[in-house]
Amino acid sequence: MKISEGVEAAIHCAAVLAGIEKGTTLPASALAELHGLSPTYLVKHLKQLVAAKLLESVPGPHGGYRLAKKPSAISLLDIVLAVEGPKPAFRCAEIRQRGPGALEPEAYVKPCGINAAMLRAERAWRAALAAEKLSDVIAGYEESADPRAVAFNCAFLARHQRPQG
Amino acid sequence: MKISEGVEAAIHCAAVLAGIEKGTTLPASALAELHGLSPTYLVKHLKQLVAAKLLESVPGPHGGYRLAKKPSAISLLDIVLAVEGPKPAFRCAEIRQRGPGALEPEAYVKPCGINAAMLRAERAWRAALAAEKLSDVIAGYEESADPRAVAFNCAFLARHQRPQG
DNA sequence: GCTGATTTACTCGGATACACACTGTCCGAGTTTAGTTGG
DNA sequence: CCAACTAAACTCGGACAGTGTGTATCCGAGTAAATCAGC
Repeated sequence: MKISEGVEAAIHCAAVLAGIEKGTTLPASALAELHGLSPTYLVKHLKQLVAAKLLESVPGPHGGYRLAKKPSAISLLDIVLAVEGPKPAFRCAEIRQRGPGALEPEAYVKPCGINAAMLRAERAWRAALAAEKLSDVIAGYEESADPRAVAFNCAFLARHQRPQG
Repeated sequence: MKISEGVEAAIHCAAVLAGIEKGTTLPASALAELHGLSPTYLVKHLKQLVAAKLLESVPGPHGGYRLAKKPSAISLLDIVLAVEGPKPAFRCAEIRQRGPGALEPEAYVKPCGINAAMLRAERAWRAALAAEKLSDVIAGYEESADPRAVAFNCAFLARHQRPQG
């Protein structure tokens, strides 16, 4: 079981986009350069965030990406689900219906207890992720990160953000 | 993100092994047949459970597997970790250290806030899994499963379990 | 100087390799019981 | 009748393909601002 690296990249990008001025956008190339990621691959994840209505994209020159909501209205769960998809990590293969003692499918109306237990645990995970807001992540970053890194990021944003209706 | 099917197989096998009589074992071939799984592949997962000290194996003829602990002392987390490995699902790639604004590695003594948030959520997931005991799963099965399936499983166990010191 | 065509810079969507983990099979080795053989 | 030997059943451990998912790149298409040409 492994969460894809795209999730980490998406969260970082969302946090950065929270820092640009209102009414401006940041092109994907700037996000990729800032994080040292592949520009073409990062775009795939950004598009997933746009499809989930967490980001907005502006096409054309001086276009780019910006947040579609306030950072306090975006949770890490929103980002994880946008990138990983909505399906739960535990997918019951219904092996209880496979052996020589299998009954007709109509006999299995009650959900598999193992599946139910695993999904309960997964709901706890999602609830914890939903409680982690993007605004909290940013607040934690600003108070614990190296001042030089913060200054560099601010200067980088000021250099690359573009005004946009 | 996807949990391997081996986890589901391992939990089913552990639940079945909880049903054999004390002092007996069940060969892997019987477990595979009962669940309609590949015998050779199932052994891989059973060995992982043995390595985690959740099961015990007895070699030789009339050998097989049995639980190493009481069902109430085995949690679903134990089984998941035995099969999937102990590493967390979210593995921080430290992309904060990769861009043009990266500092020397010594500047990143404080953990990445994003990583910390993801690991907090994962701890919630593990805590929920640790609360789900194998004995609870079995109790839920016995009360909600079709009586015909229960009867078949009991007969199957009585037919295949082998006495063993 | 103003309007319209062209260029440019960016997003969008799909097609295409590549790497790695999960799935599944096979073989040889080790261990213990059951059955067989020889005295 | 008893002891040693052989055969059988099972686990153990590693080596080996097949498959699917995540990673990464590239190309063509669409969009809108900026630039340039022509009147």
